Amino acid sequence: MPELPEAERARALIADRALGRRITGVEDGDSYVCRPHAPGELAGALLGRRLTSANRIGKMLWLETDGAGPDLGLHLGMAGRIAIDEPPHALWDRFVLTFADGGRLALRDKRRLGRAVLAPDLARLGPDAALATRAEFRARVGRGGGAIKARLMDQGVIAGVGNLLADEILWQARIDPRRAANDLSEAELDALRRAVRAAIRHAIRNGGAHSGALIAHRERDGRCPRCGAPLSRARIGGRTTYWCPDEQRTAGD
DNA sequence: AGCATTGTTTCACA
DNA sequence: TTGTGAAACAATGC
Repeated sequence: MPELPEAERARALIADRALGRRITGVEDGDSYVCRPHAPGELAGALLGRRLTSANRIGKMLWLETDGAGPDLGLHLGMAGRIAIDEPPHALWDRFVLTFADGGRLALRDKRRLGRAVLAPDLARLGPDAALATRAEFRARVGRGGGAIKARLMDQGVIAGVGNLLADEILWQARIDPRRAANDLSEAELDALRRAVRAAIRHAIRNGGAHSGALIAHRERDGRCPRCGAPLSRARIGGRTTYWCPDEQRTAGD
């Protein structure tokens, strides 16, 4: 499920339900999810502490604790979610904090591409996709000769946009995903930024990146929700991409 | 059986 | 230097 909207929901859930509770147990035995840490390393850093804040840039979450310990970074990967005070799932709870009050916070992940890591490296992320200023967005997203869709999904450029959101955003902005990033006019980049913000807001409100209008149609009837034209499909930026060949502009204004 | 997948990283290659 | 495609990672669903 996870793109920025899902990560934001997870952050809000943690902020609402997990802060202030004392950590009395840490299950960090999944050495793939907790890589590069050895089993027990996260426990050593977290036991006895309380979570004091839940933060996010793009898809990356990090939790601060009281005392001087490192932050706890959490990433939902391809299929993860945060489960708080839910009955344990023996198979899919890949990393778990248990609290003094008997409750628990689990990184529940069917696949195992989620991550729990100490002192996450945030320096490699661009500004959060919903917070980038207009000037930042123009400068960062509008650079380079690669496809605009690949640019939008590059977490080092702006953080938070994944495959579904990228298709939805470009469809909303009526821009062809194959356009070179540096071919977009400033007006188009500004429109793109507005579409990014709108799509994220909409997805957070409506339950996730899955709630986009284009997404619902892409494999349902394969037609553009606005004009009914058959959607095009191709691999762009390494991911399957859908767009409307009639409405999404191939060339600048 | 085979293929695809809301993510990230690394590597070969142009 | 920049960009791209593929593979690896893991596990599930169609």
